[in-house]
This record gives sequence, C-alpha cells and structure tokens, in this order.
Amino acid sequence: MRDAAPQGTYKVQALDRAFAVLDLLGESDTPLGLAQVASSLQLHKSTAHRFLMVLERHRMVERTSTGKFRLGLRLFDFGNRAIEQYDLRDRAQPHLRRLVAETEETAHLCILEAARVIYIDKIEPARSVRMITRIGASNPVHCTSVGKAILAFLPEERAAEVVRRIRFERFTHRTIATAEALRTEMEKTRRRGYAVDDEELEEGLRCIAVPLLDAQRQPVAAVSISGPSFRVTAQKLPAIANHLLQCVRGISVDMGYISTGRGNRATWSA
Amino acid sequence: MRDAAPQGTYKVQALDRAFAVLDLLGESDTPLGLAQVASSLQLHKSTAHRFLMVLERHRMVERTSTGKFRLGLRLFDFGNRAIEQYDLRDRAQPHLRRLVAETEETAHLCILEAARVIYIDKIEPARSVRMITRIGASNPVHCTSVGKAILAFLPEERAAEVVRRIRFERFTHRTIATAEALRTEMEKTRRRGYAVDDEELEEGLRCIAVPLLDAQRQPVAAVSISGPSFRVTAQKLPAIANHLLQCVRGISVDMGYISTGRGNRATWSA
DNA sequence: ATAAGCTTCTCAAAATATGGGACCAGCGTC
DNA sequence: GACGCTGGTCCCATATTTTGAGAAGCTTAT
Repeated sequence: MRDAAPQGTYKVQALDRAFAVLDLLGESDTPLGLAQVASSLQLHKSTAHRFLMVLERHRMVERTSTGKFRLGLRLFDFGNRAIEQYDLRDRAQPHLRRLVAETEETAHLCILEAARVIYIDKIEPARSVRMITRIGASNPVHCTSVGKAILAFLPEERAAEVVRRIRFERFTHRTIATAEALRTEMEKTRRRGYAVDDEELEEGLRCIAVPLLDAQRQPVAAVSISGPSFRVTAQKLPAIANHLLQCVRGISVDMGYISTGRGNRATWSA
Repeated sequence: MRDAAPQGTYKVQALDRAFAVLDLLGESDTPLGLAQVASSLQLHKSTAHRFLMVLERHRMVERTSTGKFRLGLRLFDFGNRAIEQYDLRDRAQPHLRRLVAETEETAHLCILEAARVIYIDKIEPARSVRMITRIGASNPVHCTSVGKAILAFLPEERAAEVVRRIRFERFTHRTIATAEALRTEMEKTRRRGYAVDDEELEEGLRCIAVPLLDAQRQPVAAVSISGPSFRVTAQKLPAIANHLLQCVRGISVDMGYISTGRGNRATWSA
C-alpha cells in the first residue's frame, strides 16, 4: 500500500495493513492521531482504530498522553532479539571503539541484505557533529563504501545477483549510475583492498570501508570510517585503511573466523 | 493463543497469529522450520507458510541458508525507530560510559512501562563476565532497583496504579512479596535517595539505582549499577550512589531537564 | 454555547483468510 | 538404489473473519 505494491503471490491483507501502520508511525517523527493514520493509509476510521487497538495490545504501538500513537517498545525488544543472533555487533563493538579513537571519525558496522546495506552499529568520536545515519536504517549498495566493500569480495555469482537488484538511483553527481561503472569500481576496490565512497551518497561526505570475511572468506559485513571530505582527505585514505584492516582482523579473531595461533581446528563448512 | 488469551475486545486474528510467530522465533535461539512453527502454534502448515512468506516479504523474518526462519532485520529497524523518539538513550550513553568507567560495574538505563521496567541500554565494564540482561528485555518493577527507583518517585496515584498491576512473583527468598513490604521499601528509598535490589531478582546480584527526573520532576527513567554481591558490597553503596547521582544530573542537563545556568525558558507542560 | 473534529462502538454484509489435501523434493534407511 | 519419511509449496471451495457505514461520545476551539 505504502511503499510499492504488496506484490508476491502470498497475501494477508491484515498484515500488510498493520505494517503499513507501523511504517507510517515509524516514518513520522511526531505521534499521529487515529484520523491521520486512517487518512494517510486510506483506511476507514473504524478499521484503523481496530488495528491500532490490537497493535497497542501487543505493545507494537503506544499512546502518548494526548492519545496519539507512536511505535511501541515491543518493537525495540524484537529488534534486539533480531540482531542478537548476529552477535557480530556485540563482539565488534570494542574494536570499533578503538578504531574511532584512532581515527577520530565515525565508524559504521554494516551487513548486506538484498541490494542494500544495513547499519548494524555506529560509533561516533567524542566530539563531532552528529551524523545523520540511524542504526537499523539502510542504504543502497552502489553508493556506499560498505556496500562496495562487501560487493567487491562476494563470489562472482552472488555479486551479480546483487547488482541485478540494484536500482541505480542517483544521489549526487558522483553517484555510480551504471552496472558497468560499478564493475570497474569493484576491480579497483579489490586491487587496493578497500572501498571508497567519494561523495557518492552525499555531498561533502567521504567514506572508506573494508569487508569482514568469515571463516570461509565470505564477506559477512563491512566496517567503515566516514567523515567530512575536508577531514577525510585522499592522502589519509591509506592510513585509515590500515586502521580499518587491523580493526576487522581483531573482529575476525574475536568471532573465531581466524585463529590467532597456528594449530587450529579445521575450517567449518556451513 | 500463545501467552494468555488474546483478551481485549478488539481482535484481528491475523495479527495475533503473526505476532505469535515472531514471538516464537524471537524466543527460540535457533532458527525454526515451517513445520516446527506450525506445530508449536497449532497452525496448519499451509497457514503458517503463508504467514511466513508474508512476513518474509516485509523482512520481519528471514530465511537461513537451510530454509529455516528467524527474525528479520526490519524489526531491528523498527526497534531503533521506536526508541529514537525517546532520544534519551543517545544522550545518556556518554554519561553511562563515564559511570561505568568510575565504578567498573555494569550500568543499565531503564524506563517504566506498565508494571515492568524495560532495559533501554546497557554498558559493561571493559572486562567483566557478561551479564545476562538483553537490551529491550524487561523485568517486573518490584524486584529491580530501577523499578523501585522510578516507583518511589512517582506521584502517589501513578505509583498506586503501577503497584496495583504488579503480580508479586518471587525470584529469590529476598524478593519483595507484598504491596505492603514494597510500600515501606519505597519510603526507605525516598529517604536515602537511591534504590537497592539486594539479591531480590537473582541470587548473588546486587543493584543500585537512582531515578532520572524530567523537567516536571517526574521520573522518566532510572540508571543502575549492577554487580556480584561480593564486589558491590553494602559499604560501597553510598559511594556508588554518588556516582549515579552525578550521572543522572549530567543526563538531565543534556536532555534540557535542568538548565545549567539560570535565565532559562519556562518549563513546558506535556 | 455551539460546533467542529476526533475517537469509540455496533452490526450486517462480503471479502478475506482458512486449511484440507495434493504434489514435490530431499534425506536417511534398508 | 529404491523406498518411505518428514518437511515444504501450492491450489481452491468454504465459512470465518474482517470490513466499513454510520451513530454515538468526547474534547477542544470558537
């Protein structure tokens, strides 16, 4: 209803509607009244009301003192359970902190899903202008350093699959706009070992990322450093890349992807 | 279906079922197959399948390589949006970090919902045994320091309302078991300015908490320090309480609840 | 006071989800 | 290597569930 048609052969109207409601509330930065929800979603008052009541019972939404609705904390609970399974986040955090201390710029930890990268964690340096990214949010692969870092080290087929799904949306005049250009960029990335987003997503923002490889040498995530272009200059990139590489190495060890010593157990096959 | 009857007059079967599915997946620490989901929830394969497909389309669940289901990252996204509105978390984090550095024990940030406290954030000291709490999880008010800290400073009516909702479940032999006992504990808490949970939730775990008051002097959250009883000794409590008080003061300032200087804008009324 | 706007509730109509069951695929066993 | 299982996908007539019109209650602004 809201974003794109509920394509797919399986349909449960109630769910589509419920999620549309949650989406709407999540999108809005101010709580919404019943009437607003109903009209935004073209639902009848009565229907919207019932949904909201049920969602409230499940604590998926909650009411402010004025009776308006906003997202509920049950979602927060679910969300945390959802990433828990990837305990990557927890393990990576200390390493990211060190990275931020070293570089004095914002670090992100991301994973790939479909043709988008999802921000799993963000660490900001002590005093810096707050970056706008929100943990849990996502961006297209083709215009982010993290996306490119993962993509570049994915096996041919899977990479192709991802590229096929990209809608080459443009954000700045530097945004990579064709699969072709992306392909050569991947080459470059592989050669130098790190990916760069040079104001391709946002004017004035430069990012650099390296992939985190699991025991099978498959990229499962990426770590990046982002900052204003005037601070994250081209000259500094190699040095930052080094910090990044050390950081992911640390995470890999912690995750058990690479053993520190030698006499280690054989690699698993998932 | 799952936990308690879907009471309440408003009903949307599909939603109850969908959430039951999510719940199940969230509860399980290993991905589940269609058959498992269907039988656990007493749904027909066919129905469970349809739900899972729809949930997958919405990225509320995702499939592992083996075809099993687990919670999806969309939930992570929603969850983060949900707490964003309380930007308390972000603002409090630096202060909590300092607190942890000072005390070398685990700090929690919690808010009250109904008769439970929800863990909004957790910071652990550099090297410590991992605490079992999960961010997003919740505990009853009557057996947590944070719960008591908030409760004690709530206006009479609201506190009574909360107490009325408590089911005095026992966890250890020290758990407060009656409204009466809780009431006197509240007195004590108010007098000394901080709340203590002395192995009331878990054997060997001692916690201490102070409330975070908003501009109207209403408790909106609580900050606690938790640790093994042998480290967090009775003698140390006052000292820790001091750190806690400084911490919440810092947060209050950051949130604009208390102005540092004098000539400030009038207080709002929500 | 009065009206406008928003929310809550009821109920008959009908569209929606349901689940029985067929079909298919993979796996472990014999 | 074949067989039988268990587990997953798909289709469709049925009836259960959701739907939404509208009436009634509230709240807030005029």
